[in-house]
Amino acid sequence: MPELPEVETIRRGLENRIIGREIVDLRCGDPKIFQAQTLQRMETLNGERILDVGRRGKYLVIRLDSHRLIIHLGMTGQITVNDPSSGDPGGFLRHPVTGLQRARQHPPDRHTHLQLLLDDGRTLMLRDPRKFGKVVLLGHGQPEADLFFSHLGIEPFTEDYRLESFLLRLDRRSKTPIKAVLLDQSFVAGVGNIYADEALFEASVHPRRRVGALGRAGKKRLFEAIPVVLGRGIEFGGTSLRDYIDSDGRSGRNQDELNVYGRYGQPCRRCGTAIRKIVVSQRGTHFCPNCQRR
DNA sequence: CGTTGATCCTGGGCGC
DNA sequence: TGCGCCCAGGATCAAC
Repeated sequence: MPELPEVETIRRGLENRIIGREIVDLRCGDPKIFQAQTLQRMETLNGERILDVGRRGKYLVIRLDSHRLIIHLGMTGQITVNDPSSGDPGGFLRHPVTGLQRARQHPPDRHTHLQLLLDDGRTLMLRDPRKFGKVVLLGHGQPEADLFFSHLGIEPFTEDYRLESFLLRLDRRSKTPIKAVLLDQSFVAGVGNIYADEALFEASVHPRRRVGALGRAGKKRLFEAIPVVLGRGIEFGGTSLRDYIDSDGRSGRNQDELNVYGRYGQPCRRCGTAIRKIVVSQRGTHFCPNCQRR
C-alpha cells in the first residue's frame, strides 16, 4: 500500500505530535507482524521517550532513548494517533461512493496489532488487516540500523541520489523489464506499483522495455521522473485508493493527480489515447500505448 | 548471479 | 443473499 510519499506523509504527521512523548504502556496484537526476537523485547520500550521520527525508503523509523522501532506498512498498514480528548467519536465511516474511510480516528479492533500509549493520553496505533507489515525493534546503535537497511538502494531526495549510481545499478539488470527494476527496493528505495507506473509515464518509457534496450536519454528521463512523481505524491499528501490514510486518519489527494495508475480505459491526459492495463512481473501495470512505446 | 513464480493474509467487488 | 473467483500501494524465498 504505502510507498515513499505515503510513509513520508505519515512521518511528517507523527513528527508534529509524538516527538518528546514518553511511552507509558503498550499492547501488541498478532505476533506474525513482529520480527522473531522483537515481540519479547517490546515491553522494554516502557518509559522510553520518542526522540525523532525518520524514514528510509518505505520504512518508518521511530528513534527512542535506547531503541529504534522500525515499521513497514506492507500493503494495508495504517498508523494513526488516537486522541481521546479530540471529541471525535471514532469508528469507521464509509464514503458512499469512493468507499474510503472517512473517520478521523478509529478505536482498536481485531486488525490493530500495536498500540503505544503516550504520556499525553494519546495512542499511536498500527492497524494492518492483511498483516504483510513488519515491526522490528533494534538497539540505538547506528551500525545496527545501517546493517538492517543495507539491502536498500539509493534514497530519493538525498545526496546519494545521483545519476552515476543510478546508471551503475541499472546496467546490472539489462535483461529485466524496467518496471521490475523500479519495484526492486535494492535499486531505488521507496518506489512501489503506483509511482513506478507514474514515473514510467513521466519519462515516456514502456514498462516492459528491457533495461538493455533503453538508451541513456531514457534512463536519464527516468532518473529525473522518479523524484518528480514522488515529490508530487508528498505535496498532495499521498495516494488514497483503498486503505491509505495519514496519521490523522485523513485521505490523501494524490489519487486525483495520477496520470496512468488506475486510469485504464480513460484518455491519456497528454494525447487522449486510452490508457491500457497489462501485467508486468505479476503487478497490474498502467501506461499510455501512444506516449510510452516499446 | 539474475530472474521468475509461489506464498504470506484479509476484504471488497463482481458474475452467476 | 450467497458462493466462488479475482483483485489489491509489498517483499521474501525456493527453484530454474
